[in-house]
Amino acid sequence: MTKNEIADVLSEIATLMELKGENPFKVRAYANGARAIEAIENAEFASMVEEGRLNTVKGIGEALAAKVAELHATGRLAFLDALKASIEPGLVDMLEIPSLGPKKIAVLKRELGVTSIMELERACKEGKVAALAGFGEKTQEKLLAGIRNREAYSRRHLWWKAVGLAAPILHGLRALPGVQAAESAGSLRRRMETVGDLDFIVASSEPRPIVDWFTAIPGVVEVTARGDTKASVRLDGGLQADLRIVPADQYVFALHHFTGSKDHNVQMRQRALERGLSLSEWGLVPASGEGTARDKSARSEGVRAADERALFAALGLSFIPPELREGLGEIEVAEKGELPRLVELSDLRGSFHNHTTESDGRSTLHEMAAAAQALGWDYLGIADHSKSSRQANGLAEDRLLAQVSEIRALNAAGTYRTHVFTGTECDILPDGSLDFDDAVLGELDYVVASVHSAFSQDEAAMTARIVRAVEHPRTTMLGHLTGRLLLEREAYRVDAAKVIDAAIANGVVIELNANPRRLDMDWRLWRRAAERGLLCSINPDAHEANALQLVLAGVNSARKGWLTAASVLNTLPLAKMAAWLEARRSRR
DNA sequence: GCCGTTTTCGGCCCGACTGTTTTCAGTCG
Repeated sequence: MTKNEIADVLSEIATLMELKGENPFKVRAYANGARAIEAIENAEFASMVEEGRLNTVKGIGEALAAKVAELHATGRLAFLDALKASIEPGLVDMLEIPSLGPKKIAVLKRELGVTSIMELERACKEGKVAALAGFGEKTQEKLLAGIRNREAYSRRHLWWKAVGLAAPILHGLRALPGVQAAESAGSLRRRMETVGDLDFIVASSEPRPIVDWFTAIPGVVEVTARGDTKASVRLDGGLQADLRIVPADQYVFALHHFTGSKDHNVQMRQRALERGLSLSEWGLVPASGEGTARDKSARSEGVRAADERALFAALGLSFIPPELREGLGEIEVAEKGELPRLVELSDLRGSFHNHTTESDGRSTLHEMAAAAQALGWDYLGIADHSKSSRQANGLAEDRLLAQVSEIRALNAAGTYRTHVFTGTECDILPDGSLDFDDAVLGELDYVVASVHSAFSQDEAAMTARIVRAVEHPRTTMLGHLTGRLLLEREAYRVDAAKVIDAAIANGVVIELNANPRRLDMDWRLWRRAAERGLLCSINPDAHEANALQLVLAGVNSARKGWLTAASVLNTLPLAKMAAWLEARRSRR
């Protein structure tokens, strides 16, 4: 078992013990142990376990060292198995409901015998929960709302997760005999931040074996529909996947149709009608004709398109990338041939919002730098949490300045081709001031300012708070504007327009946090903001080395926001980037 | 369960917020 997997097991033990009402300090010892393990370098970890030196690490005593050794050697832990067996699995699920923690869950179980979310929902609806001591009407309503949200959220899935499921299916489809072309369509192809289901479009004249293969792929838990040319399955994890197989001459039209969006398609069909043509998933044919494009004879009179570029050209448009097909004016701009060259993953030369084991990351400074170098990046910015983020092991001044020295030494030694910039993810305190004083911030190459506390301030207070931080002369960029966690947690209330105005006025960059759960600031706000001069930084918010690759999700959102490389700060090569930061520093 | 310029027991990180209270408990980050 790997280091991080073992750390996850210790965290799981902490959660389970908490549910059992164990001594909270004992619980914390497991949580601390998990963090201590994460902070060890991978190579060092293995030798420590094998040589029995693990208990020399602060936070790991005899008991934890023995459990880690068992996990490392066997991949199993008898203690965990026994613990799991003693707890109803439904109780663990209940922890996902906001405002419900181990204590309340224990009361619900003891007083009402509730051991699952379903039972909790029933008890709430019967008004039994509000009657409990320590609970009340508001709590009961809040729990019901939490359960409802959970159901609504579970209908969609993060793009990142969905693409991970879709990629092997697409690969498999393309490898089948008789498959002339295959592509995923829908919101996955449009790179939406969340995806409702997977759509696969396949060109083939032999659909039967393709349907057979699709309905038997690993991970299918249910076949919900199965016909001659299409099939639907539900995958492990709840995601539905649809397959459509069409003749080759229809493929481009089907692909375009099922890629959507609905708004884009409506406008495209309208445009076709204005030209005496009818556009559908079957083809592009003269609108006056009797038959629809569904008939083979009618299709033969229609426009032939070898690819989507030809389809758009047939309607007098330049190619519209799937990311832009949201019906937000892309057709008008494509008509003029003025669509921008959207930023691409290969344009990125580095990134700025990254953590290490100094705060709550799982990889050391060296591991992060090595990973950035492996990606071919010119530079990597380290921005660990500041002292007020205690839950994230935030750095106080002394640790931050020590880290700055370490990074300077690393750069001077030339260990990595990737230059490391010194920064901080500095908490924006509830009053809008920053967590470090100006002198300390002045030691850094840059400052990412982010909100991590007092989320429930009203919109006016939150907006004023963030604007104040943006106006701070040492702020380089604003981290995750709204704090939202997709499918999990609502954004905090903030007037984005006012913050954007302030950022533009003060030459402050706003981050596009590329963590697939955040994608914050939202792509819908970027086009107009960038036109007005706002600069974007696509930041992975990486908490481990391989998470630097999350920038891909950020690039997706940037493209949906019509951003070009010129609007994305971290496309600058090293020399220009260093000069930009220096100019920014000397202005303040 | 861990730790010790307090050393084998007794403390362990904490502030804000919410809803439930009438002085506080639970949750969250």
